[in-house]
Amino acid sequence: MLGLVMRQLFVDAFKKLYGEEPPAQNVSFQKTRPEFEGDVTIVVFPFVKIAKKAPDVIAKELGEEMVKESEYIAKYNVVKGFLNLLISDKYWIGFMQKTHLNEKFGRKEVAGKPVVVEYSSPNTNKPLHLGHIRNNLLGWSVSEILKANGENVVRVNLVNDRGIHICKSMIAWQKWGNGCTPESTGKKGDHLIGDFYVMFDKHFKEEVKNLLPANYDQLSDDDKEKAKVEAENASPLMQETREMLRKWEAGDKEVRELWEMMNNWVYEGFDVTYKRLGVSFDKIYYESQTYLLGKSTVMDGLKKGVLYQRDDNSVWCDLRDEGLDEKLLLRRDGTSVYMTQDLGTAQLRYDEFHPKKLIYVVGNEQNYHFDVLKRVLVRLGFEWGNDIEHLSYGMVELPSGKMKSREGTVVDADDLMDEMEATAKNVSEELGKAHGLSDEESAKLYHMIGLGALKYFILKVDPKKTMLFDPKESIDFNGNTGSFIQYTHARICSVLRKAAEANVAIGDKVDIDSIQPGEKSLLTNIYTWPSVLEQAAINRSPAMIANYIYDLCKAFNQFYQECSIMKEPDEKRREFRLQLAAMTARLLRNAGELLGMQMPERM
RNA sequence: GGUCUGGUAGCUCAGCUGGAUAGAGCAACAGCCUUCUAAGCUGUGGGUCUUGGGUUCGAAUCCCAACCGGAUCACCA
Repeated sequence: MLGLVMRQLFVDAFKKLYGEEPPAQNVSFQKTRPEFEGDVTIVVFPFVKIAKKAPDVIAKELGEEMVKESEYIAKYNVVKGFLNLLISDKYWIGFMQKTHLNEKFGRKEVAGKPVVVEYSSPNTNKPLHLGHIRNNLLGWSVSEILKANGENVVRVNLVNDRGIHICKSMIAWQKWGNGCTPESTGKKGDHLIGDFYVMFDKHFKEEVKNLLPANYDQLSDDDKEKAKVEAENASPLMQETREMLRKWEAGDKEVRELWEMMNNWVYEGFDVTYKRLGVSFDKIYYESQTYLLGKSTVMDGLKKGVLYQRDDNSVWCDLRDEGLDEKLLLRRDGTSVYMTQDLGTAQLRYDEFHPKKLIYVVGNEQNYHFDVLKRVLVRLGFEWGNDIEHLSYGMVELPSGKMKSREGTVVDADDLMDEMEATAKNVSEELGKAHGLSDEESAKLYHMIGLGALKYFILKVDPKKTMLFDPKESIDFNGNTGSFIQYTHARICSVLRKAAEANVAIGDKVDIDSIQPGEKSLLTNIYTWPSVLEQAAINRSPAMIANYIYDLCKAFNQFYQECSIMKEPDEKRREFRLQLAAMTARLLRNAGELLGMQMPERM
């Protein structure tokens, strides 16, 4: 809003003074640094050639002209080539009047073709861990951000429910499970299955070790590798597992029943975790229902001559002319690989929604995969392959290094949430903030705080970057944390409660004619929200939202410290400050929602 | 080795399409609760923005190279 008005004003002034339009790309506005007076700064260096005058002279002339022409510019000053403009209080008050009650400030109406966002995409052989948490939070949050920007978002999940890894858990359960169930063990289904997966791996390793040749240690690296592969193939456990997969694919009744039962345990477990994390989906795809679809497309491509077949019958796509490699699409035995399945699911999804964009929230280790996927689709004649966007996020590392399931260093999602909530409880009790709440209320509050801290901690870093998850730091509730955000909200609510108790009415009308410094930095902060939201959507970056609310909260806390609200003697100013506080709280809820964070009224 | 990606304070991170003296939090130290929630506020110290070139009025930001990390290049998913 301000940007456009200012731009026009500047262009007009410039034309009038120098008889020429300034090059549009050089006209940029930025926030004035706090050490100078003003709100908006224009850099005039790029215009010295056109104006043929010294930078400070140009700045002065432009400033003079702009102040004269607009009632919204109160004054200006020039420092070197920087023209600082002070926006009049009248403008800010007008903005405040217009927006302070708007719950949806900055949001746009949803319209247009759908945008499909896939995220989570779990395997059904183990419970969710920290890596999945980043994925889920990102997928959820980016969806919310896009929705807030008017996109018609459809959230989908693709469950990898079939394959050799599932069979491993099944074999282990058959052998050593003694018919146990989540009920009989009191374990969450996904954890129970995960345990059997680990159990399989342990026994399998043991077998392989015993099958290695006696002289294994003396072999060369190449031979070692060979011997290992041989041993793995010879392992009875592995053979049984492969046999089970074959039976599964053949539709063997017994295997399918076992598979269904165990997968359902997992889904029940996942549901609990998803619910607690606060994420959900509009549609869930199962790979077992879609994995065959890719095959026919590949066969079509083969017929059309876009793909080719080798002597061993395997099918490939040659992408070498695009700087990539050859990619296998069907194994020599005719079974499908990951890529084949993804070709199928992409088509299914496209046919169902005809979206303008298909966004996949998947870790950056699969960058190459998606690069290939898009190109193969386009080659097969699906132009919309170009509408696929891989929202590629960085890995989560621990202070000890990478998470490795085999070394037991994975951080389990359920455990982590338990811990966050428990810490929220401890801290609240230590600070003596928990009194007066029922058990149910306090449990809800600890959930809000614990999960809020976790979400903020993860979402505040740029999705593209590898992030370090330090448990000690994640559980700290001071400084740049989710708790700080929530605390600020609770503080505002507390003031508003006090006002209500004192029967101080807060009207709709903003009735004030000047703004004080402490008030202004808060207000100008709020003012930038719509552009932040827009940028966050363009960049698919919840981090931009998180950084924004942090600044907003800092601005509020400074205001709170500097300006007494309820003790303000001037009634109109007191009301204005209450309006400002209420507006901040609204915005915190509005923005917090985009990160999946709830805002407590007291804490 | 090919491709992609990153390197900012002791640690974790901001820094938008180039703009003023590079910012926060944590950690350290020093202040502020008879006053709206101290999970807060204020201040101090801490930097060759990995290095070297280039582009220009101006570079943490753009380009090239080197060094160091990470990912990927499976008839795994």
